[in-house]
Amino acid sequence: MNVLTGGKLKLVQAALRLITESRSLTSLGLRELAREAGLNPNTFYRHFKNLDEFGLQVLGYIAEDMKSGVRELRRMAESSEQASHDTVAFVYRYFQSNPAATTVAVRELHGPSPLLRRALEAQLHASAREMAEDIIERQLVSAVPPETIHEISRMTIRYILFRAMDYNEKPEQREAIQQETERFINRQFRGAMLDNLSQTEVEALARKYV
Amino acid sequence: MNVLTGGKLKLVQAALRLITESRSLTSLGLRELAREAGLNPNTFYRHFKNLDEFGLQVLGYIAEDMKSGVRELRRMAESSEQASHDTVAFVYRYFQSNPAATTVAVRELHGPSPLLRRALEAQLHASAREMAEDIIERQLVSAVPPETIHEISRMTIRYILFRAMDYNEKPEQREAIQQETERFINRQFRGAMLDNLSQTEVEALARKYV
DNA sequence: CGCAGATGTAGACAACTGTATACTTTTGAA
DNA sequence: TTCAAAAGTATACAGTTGTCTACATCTGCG
Repeated sequence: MNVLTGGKLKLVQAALRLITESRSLTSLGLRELAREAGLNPNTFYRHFKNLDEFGLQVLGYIAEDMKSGVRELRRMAESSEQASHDTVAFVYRYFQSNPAATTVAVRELHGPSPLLRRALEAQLHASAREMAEDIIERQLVSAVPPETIHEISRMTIRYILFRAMDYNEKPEQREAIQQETERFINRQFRGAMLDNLSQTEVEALARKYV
Repeated sequence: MNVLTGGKLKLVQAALRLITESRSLTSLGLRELAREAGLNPNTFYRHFKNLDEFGLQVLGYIAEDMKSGVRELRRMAESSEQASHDTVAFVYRYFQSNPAATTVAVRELHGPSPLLRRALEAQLHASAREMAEDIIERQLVSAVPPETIHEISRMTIRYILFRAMDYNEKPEQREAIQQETERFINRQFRGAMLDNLSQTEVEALARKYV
């Protein structure tokens, strides 16, 4: 079990608090952390060897409930259209209720620490795989080959993460961002159905539907 | 004219150098900067009021040649397929030859400084608008309404930026990333052609093409 | 030339950082 | 109840940072 307690927990939560107020995980200082946690700076060393190890623990802490969140997705939606609508709504709601996790993910995915980057990337890929397998199992978009579904899932996860910060910080745009993301997903899957068509075939099809 | 000279230029270039070696613009220190530039720390104050103003100047410096780069795109590609292939290749090549600019953009777009965030966002939107207008003018995808083209352009710019860091840092994946991005764009536009179709109509279409 | 404004330098300041050593308190099992 | 391990604290050190004031040099214009 990976459950944190006492000072360890206090430090991790202090980090999440600081990050939410617009800091970056990698830029947090040891003393700053201890101060926010109401602990002596040296207590940090009782729990973590250095700041890198601390960062990983924070990531683990975040990954924990992120996973349980993603799992809930399994119990939703029937048709492909429904699926994209409900899933998008759910994912954004999740990001909204975990602003610190969101900020950490967005900032550190391209941040300066290779260690954290790798960890986050793996995490995102896992989520994408889960999403893809779910779509395949339920046969939500049977006209698209599995490998393509996986690819689109990865793209979608990336895109949503990208938009999640705007979603959190600009409440008046939430509706718009959500709908925009739905269009993104639907276009990807619908477009993928035409992957095998040549440019001229597509143009012919276009003339039929304008 | 916004041309930088002397110490001002030295400091900006020092920043770009430091950023390329995996730092973030917001995290650069005044003394660190001066040291890298081979100048006395206090010289900084001769040119900039504070680090925020400095950040903006760096952004401006970057935006300069980013714009001239985007403008070159106008002189390329004929068909929509060609367009996506050549454009994607060009854009990635640009990011590759400007690693510092890329890193700054990716890191600060969601970074802790609201000022830089806004500036970068405006920059990206301008690029997206230019891309969209280009597509519309050349009638590369006539079957899709202008507003949708604008939206897809914004999404594409975001996505490419997101992938640009991986592209720069993982040479062995460049081919793959480039092709993946092309698929991304083609699917978006092809999918958009079907925006008006209902779910059942799409399913009917799907049965014809599997 | 002379001299003013721009540019760069020197030294000092308090505040902060990560880390080390040594000490105290809390905790939980024997 | 005892006592060792875990958790937390106090103090200190050297190094770094942003900023201030005062002084030096360079540059171009009259």
